[in-house]
Amino acid sequence: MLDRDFFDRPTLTVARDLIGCLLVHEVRGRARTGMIVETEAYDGFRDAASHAARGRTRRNAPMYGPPGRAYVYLIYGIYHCLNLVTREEGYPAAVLIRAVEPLGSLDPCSGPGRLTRALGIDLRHNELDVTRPPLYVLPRQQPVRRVIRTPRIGVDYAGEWARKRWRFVDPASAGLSVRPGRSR
DNA sequence: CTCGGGATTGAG
DNA sequence: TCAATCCCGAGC
Repeated sequence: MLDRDFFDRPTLTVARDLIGCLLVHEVRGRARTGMIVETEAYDGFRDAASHAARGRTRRNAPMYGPPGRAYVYLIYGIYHCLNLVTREEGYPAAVLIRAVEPLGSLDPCSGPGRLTRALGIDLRHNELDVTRPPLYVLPRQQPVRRVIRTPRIGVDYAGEWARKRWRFVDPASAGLSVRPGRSR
């Protein structure tokens, strides 16, 4: 499975390299698995789209923590978003997992809120080490098909930062949250 | 303490 | 187009 060194690299590199990898959550001895097909990078102190843009708070503290841990937060009171923390401790950065293609018996899911629901991920997983069970990532089993970059979704408020192409998708996947070509 | 908004989703 | 639903950050 992917180790700490994988996540201790530039955030855009990690976000790209995660496409095609398998996200696994073991629940009661059963693996819930999805192939990652869409990610977004949130990187550094100045990224206005990042929760870290206004400094460290209790919520975003995991982004400042060591690489290879989960940053999970509740959005709109309903959904959970899963991020995988990158870069060294003290530097706020993470990759949002936006969509996976379900493998095995995993319920259909597309989008950051639906994949966490299908995988059974919630606030209890915040700050969890994702380099070992029950929550971890497996390297690609097959060569990556293709990866394209687009602006990030839902961050129009972030000015110039919203226009950066920090979203990575496998355009061949049927499971994307937003089809390529749309950026708003 | 109150208050308002959000890295979303699904219904109409 | 809009509401669900609640944590969290800002401000008093």
